[in-house]
Amino acid sequence: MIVTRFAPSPTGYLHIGGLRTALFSYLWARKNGGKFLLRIEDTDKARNSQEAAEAIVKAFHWLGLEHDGEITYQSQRDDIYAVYVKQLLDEGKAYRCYMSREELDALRETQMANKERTKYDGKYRDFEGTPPEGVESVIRIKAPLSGEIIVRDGVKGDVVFRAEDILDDFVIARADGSPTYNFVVAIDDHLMGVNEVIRGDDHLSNTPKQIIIYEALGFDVPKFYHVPMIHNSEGKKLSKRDGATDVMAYKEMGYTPAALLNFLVRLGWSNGDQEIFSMDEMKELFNPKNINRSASIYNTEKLDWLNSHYIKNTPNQELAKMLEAYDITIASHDKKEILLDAVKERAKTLKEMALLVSEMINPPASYDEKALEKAFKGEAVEVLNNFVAKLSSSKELHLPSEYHHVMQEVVDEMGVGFGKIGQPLRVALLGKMSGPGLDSVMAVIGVDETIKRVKSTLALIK
RNA sequence: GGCCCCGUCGUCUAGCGGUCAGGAUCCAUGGUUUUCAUCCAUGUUACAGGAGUUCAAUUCUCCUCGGGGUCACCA
Repeated sequence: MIVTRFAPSPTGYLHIGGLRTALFSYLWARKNGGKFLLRIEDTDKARNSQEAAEAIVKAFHWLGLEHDGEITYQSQRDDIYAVYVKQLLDEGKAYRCYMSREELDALRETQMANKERTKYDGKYRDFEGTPPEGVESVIRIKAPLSGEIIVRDGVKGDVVFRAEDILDDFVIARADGSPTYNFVVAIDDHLMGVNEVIRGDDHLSNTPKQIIIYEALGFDVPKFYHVPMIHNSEGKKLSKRDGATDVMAYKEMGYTPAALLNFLVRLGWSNGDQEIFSMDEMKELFNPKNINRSASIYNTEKLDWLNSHYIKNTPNQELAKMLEAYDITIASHDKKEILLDAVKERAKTLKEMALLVSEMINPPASYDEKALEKAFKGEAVEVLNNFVAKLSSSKELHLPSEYHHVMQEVVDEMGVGFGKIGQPLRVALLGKMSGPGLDSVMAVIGVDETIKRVKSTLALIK
C-alpha cells in the first residue's frame, strides 16, 4: 500500500506551495487506495503547534482534502526519538561530541579563511579520553567519509552525491537532548509507514543525510519525489513576503476550492493538453511521473480564468450556498434562478458575484455622475415616464422576456432605438452604465421596485 | 564559494531524432450582446548560446551562459 504524508512545520497557515505538495501526495495516495497522513513538525517549541495544526486542518477541510488517521505531532514524540539516539550510541554508530560552540565557530572560520568547505572535523569521532569540563555534549552520527549516496528520485532521476563533498558527522541530538530535523524525519516516516515522499525540491540536498539515518537504523528508504519550487515573479522561492500565499486568503478573495485545486495541480504537473480536472479526474489521472522538472512562476491569471469557469459551471443551488460566506442570503429568494443566471457569467470570483447580486437586489447607494449625464440626454425622461406608465398598467410580470416586451413596446411606440431606453433605465436601476441584463434585473426585483427606482432617479434629475 | 537541480511563446505547459514546434492563459482585432461581461472567430509571440554524434536535432553528449536550491546544536 502506498502511504504518503504532508509534514509542514508550523508557520501559522497553509501556504500555496505547501498545499501543492500536499495535493500531490493526497492524490497519489487516493489514486492507489493508499493513505495520506499528516504530521506536524513542531519541534520548535516556541510556536503554538495546536493553532498551526488547526489552521492547516481548516484549510484542508475547506478544500475537501481529508487526511487519514490521527495527526502526528513531533513535539509529543521525544521519548521515541530518544530510544533511537540511544540505539545508535550503543551500536557505536553515533557518539558524543564535546566541542564547544566557540571551538566550532573557530573551526569554521579557519576553514572559510582557507576557502575550504565548512564542516565538523570529527575530533570526537573516536574519542576515548576524559571529556572536557563544562561542555554539554551533542550527539553526532558517524557519517561515511567517502563513497556515494544516490538519491533515486522519481522526478529528477538518480542524483549522485559524494560523501566527501557534502557530509560530515552532523548533529542528531542537541546539547539539551532534543533531536534534529533530519534525524526525526527519517524516524517518523519509517514509523508512520510512509513509503512515498513527495516534497519540495528544496529538500533534495537534505535527502542524503536522511538516507544515512535510514541506513544506520536499518530502515527501508522510501521512494522520493522532489517537486520543483514555485517561484515568485522575481524568480525566487515563493515566500510570505510575496503576499497572497495563505490558502485561506483565496477563500476570502472568492475563489472556489475546485478552481484553486485545478490551478495548483497544473503547476508543475500535466496530463497532455488537459486543463480542466475535476477532483475525480485528478484522483484518477495524477501520477508523479508526469511532474515537471523545472520550477514554475506563480502567476494567478490562469486561476482567475479557472475560477470563472467553475462559477459558470456550478449549479445555482450550490452557488447560493457558497455565497453565504460572502454575506449573500438568497436561498429562499423566489427569483434566485434568474438572479444567479444573470450574474454567474460575469463574475470572476464569488466575491464579485456577491457584489453583483447585492447591486441588483438593493437600490443604488449612489449614482455615477458621468453615467447620469450621459444617459439622461434627449428624450430619456420621457422614455422612462412612458415606461413607468406602461409598467403600472400592465398585469403581473414574471419573466425577463415579459419585461423585455414592455421595453420594446415603449421604444416602438416612440419610434426610437432600443438604446434610448437601455441607458437611462440601467442607470436608474443600478446607478451605473454596466451590469447584468435589464430584463433580468427587473424580473428579480419586480414591478414595484422597478418603478420605485425609476421614480427616485427621475426625481433626482429634476 | 562547494555541492545539487533546472533552462520550449510574457505565464502554465505538450513534445520523448524527422512536427507548418501543439494546447491553455494573457494580449490584440473582429463578430454576437441595449451596456459591461460571457461566448465565438482570427492573430502576434518560444526551443538560452556554442560545439559535437547523426542522413536528420527542441529531443542524445559536452562546454559556456543564465536562473534556482542548499550548505546550522532551523525546520
